[in-house]
Order: sequence, then C-alpha cells, then structure tokens
Amino acid sequence: MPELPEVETIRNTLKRFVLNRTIKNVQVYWGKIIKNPDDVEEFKQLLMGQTIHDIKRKGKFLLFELDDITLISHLRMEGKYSVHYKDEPVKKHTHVIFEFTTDDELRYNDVRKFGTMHIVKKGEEYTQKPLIQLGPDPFDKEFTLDYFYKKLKSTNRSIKAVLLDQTVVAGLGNIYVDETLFKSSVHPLKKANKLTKKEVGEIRKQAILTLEEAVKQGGTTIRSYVNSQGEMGMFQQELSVYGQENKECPNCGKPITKMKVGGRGTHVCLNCQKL
DNA sequence: CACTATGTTGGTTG
DNA sequence: TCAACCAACATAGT
Repeated sequence: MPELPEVETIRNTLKRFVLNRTIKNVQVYWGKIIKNPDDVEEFKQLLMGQTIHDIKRKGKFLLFELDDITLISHLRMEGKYSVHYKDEPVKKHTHVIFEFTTDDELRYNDVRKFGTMHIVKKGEEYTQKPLIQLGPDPFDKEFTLDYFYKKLKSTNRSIKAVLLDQTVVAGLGNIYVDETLFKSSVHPLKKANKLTKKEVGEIRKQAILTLEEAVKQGGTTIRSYVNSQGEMGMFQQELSVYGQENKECPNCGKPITKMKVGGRGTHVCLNCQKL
C-alpha cells in the first residue's frame, strides 16, 4: 500500500492519538510480522511499560520512539494503524494490539501480512536492520543533486529500477516513480547512467514536488489506503499516468500506455517520454 | 472456475 | 552486477 506520502499522513494522524501513551500489554496474533527480536514473548516484554514519546519516519518506515527502544514498522502493501477504545470490536486481519494504560489501544491491521516490526535500542536505529542500508529520505538534506547524480552515474540499471531502490532514495514506490518520470519527461527504461545532470536535476525536483503535493493531499487512495482516522487520500485526483491506461495524456492528449518494467506495472506517455 | 493484478521487498538463480 | 522469477498473503477484477 503506502509510499512516503501515505506513511507521512499515517504518522501525522497517528501522533494525535498515541503520543504520551504508555503500553500496558501487547497482543500478537500473527508472529511472523515480528522480525526482531525473533521471540514474540521477548518483543512483548520489551514494549510493556514503555511510553510513546514521538513517531518519526524515514522513507516508508515508521519509527515509534519509546523510553529506551525504538519500534520500527514497515507497512509493506496493506499495513494500517488505528486507535480504538478497548471495547470496540476487533476487525479481521488485525494482527498486533498495543494496549495502553488508558482506555484505548493501538491496532495494527494488515490483510496480506507482509508488514514487519523491529525493535532496536535507542541510538542504534541506523546501524542495523532494517534501516542500515536505507538511502536518504527525499526531504532530507543529504538528498542533494550531487549525491543523486553520482548514484545514478554509477549504475546502468533502468531509472525506474533505481528510483524504486530504497538504498538510493527512500520513499518512492510504484505510483510516485511513474508520476515523477512522467513529469520529468523521462522514459522509465532509460539507463540511469545515460541521464544528463539536467535530467537528473529535473527528476530530483519533480520527485520532491510530487511527494510534497501528495502529502498535502493526504496521500493516494487507489484501493484500500486510509489514514489512521479511516480517511482516504485525495492525490489520486492528481495522477497524470498511474492507473490512467488508455486515458489522455494531460500534456499531449495521446493515450497513456501500460507496460511492464522490472516486473511492475508501469504507466507512461510514449509521446512525452521518449527512450 | 482459472488466472491476473495489486501501493513492497528479500531471496534465489542464471 | 543485474534482470528475472518466486515467495510471503489475501482479495478483487476479468
């Protein structure tokens, strides 16, 4: 499901409900979501008594900052967080519940069970899995044009594959890569090391602009994404190519083509994005 | 009913 | 080094 704008929206909506809440107990109904520690009982023990002081985000990861540990959560395709009173019925596909000392609790719901949770010691977030290899967030200072250009120069993979590579830049997924490449007038199969510095600058700029606008709109709801208050995003109304197969290109009016690139559905205007 | 696709990513293979 | 394929899993669409 979510890419950077959706995760950021979840972070913002969730913060209103869980900051300063203390975890009294944890229920885990699908243990495979817990990756570290590998023992689910240990996972629960580490969390009990901890207070949520802040929620941060890097790329598509949420970081729940607790007293002396950080819970790092990835939603993969369908993960969702929401806060409920304890007497509200638990929905199907709810796999982890963080009970607070108050009368409410944080629930993690994930239809496809692909999501992951890691606990790491405070201060060691970036020196081990799952964040150790993660590239800069597009909104971070380190995501400079120099950095990005050097990275692209060093590989002859397709630009789409590189933009999806979270070790290069963290947060873009299938929707926003297609949108970014369209707005930059770059074909997704173009080799990264064949791009001019000007083109790389345009891709970087359009990526940041697109993500910023999508955050403003509360993300993109194609199928199932909703924020932590159950609200849909609005950015789907702004999509130029993603999901627009056979519709008119907003630039030139020619039909949008859907193709496969690196196994992913890929949307392009072949008139505006030449190889 | 069979088959495909889905907002992700990690592992294997050639 | 990289593309291709598969795996994890459930559901919706054709």
